[in-house]
Amino acid sequence: MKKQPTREKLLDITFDEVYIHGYTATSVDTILKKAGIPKGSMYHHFKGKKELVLAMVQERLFVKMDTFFIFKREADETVMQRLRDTYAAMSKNKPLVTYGCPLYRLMVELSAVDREFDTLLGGRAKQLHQELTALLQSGIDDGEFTNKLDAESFARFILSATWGILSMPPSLSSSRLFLEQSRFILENLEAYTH
Amino acid sequence: MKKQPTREKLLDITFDEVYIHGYTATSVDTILKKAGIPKGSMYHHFKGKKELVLAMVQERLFVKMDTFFIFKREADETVMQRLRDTYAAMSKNKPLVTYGCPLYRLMVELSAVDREFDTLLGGRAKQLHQELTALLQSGIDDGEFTNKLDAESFARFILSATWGILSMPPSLSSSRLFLEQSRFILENLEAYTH
DNA sequence: CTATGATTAGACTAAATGGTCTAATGGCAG
DNA sequence: CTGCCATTAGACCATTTAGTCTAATCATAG
Repeated sequence: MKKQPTREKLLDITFDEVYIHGYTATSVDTILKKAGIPKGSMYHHFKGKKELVLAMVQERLFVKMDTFFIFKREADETVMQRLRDTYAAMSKNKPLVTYGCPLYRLMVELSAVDREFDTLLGGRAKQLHQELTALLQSGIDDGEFTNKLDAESFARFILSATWGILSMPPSLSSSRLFLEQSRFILENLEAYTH
Repeated sequence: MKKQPTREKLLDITFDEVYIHGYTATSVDTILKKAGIPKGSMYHHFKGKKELVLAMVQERLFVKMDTFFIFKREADETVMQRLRDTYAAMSKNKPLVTYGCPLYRLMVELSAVDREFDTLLGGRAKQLHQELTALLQSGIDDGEFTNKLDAESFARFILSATWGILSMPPSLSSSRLFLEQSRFILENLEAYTH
């Protein structure tokens, strides 16, 4: 395993730690120890803990999100197919199903309490909402869905419901249960197909 | 305002602080300062921070949950009516809509990381699931719903979706948006009515 | 009133936290 | 090879953390 540049390694370990333990419960020293990187080195690259985590969010967490929240259609795909696929892919993602969505978890911990995190994380949530709204709207425009479907509010529903399902405690979650529940969302949407 | 017994006052303040800031980010000293209670006094009543919060969960958080998750029907009520009512009542609960469900928030923070909290909080989640399953099942038995409805798994869906909707960041939540989204859950269930 | 146990009071402690600082090292342009 | 800047290294620091301890006070049973 080739030696990663300090900064990259720090971001990786920070993601792992913050994902499981949360922002507050993750100490700088723990990250440093796990990464095998001395303090000065970290404080050379980042102003402090908060800046490290903010960078991690943008360069790791957001990137990881793109691998399972995929709301862009292939040319020949229906919206229903896209969403079914998205859920199928998510259900195969062990850490996602076990520990929940990293974006949502961090929002729950920090949004009410820190403006910068709220802006960054909430901004991304809004962006996902826009993407999903656009997907649903395109389905309406194509005639896949009735125009009784309110794309914007159903998109909001899909997102928060999915986050809720994903972020149940490990002891109550499994790939099977995730799929079982996600099917209700799809079923609900299907009622709007022509 | 008559002076509350120390123990009760501590539980109240602890609920407020942990609800907003989470377990880890809440310090014993902060609670003590806000409550105007000296340390020795607290350590006389509780072995430590964890025990204080565990007691708070059982004596405050669980009790508060009972005021908005009400899955017991009145004699003349349909299941749909009961749920509609539950959502209507929740939407009027400002802190609930703004900061989310205190049980769910604490589960998200601690379940993956602390066995005792996982057992306590997860246990309550299971109980809620059972109550809701029983409610839906009674609706099937009464002929309100088709027997195509899988009470247990739909109950799970209702719970996690509701938690997801409730626990969106304050900047993305409002009473209006909560109701808008909860309506999709009800709509989905309604499809199973005769 | 008084003796006794429960409670209050808060100074104190050890460990952990995030953060600073200076000296050593490494890589590379000239 | 040399000089220079970026990086590494980790000892050190102030603050906060949860938790302890002993003395004072309070409530009340006798």
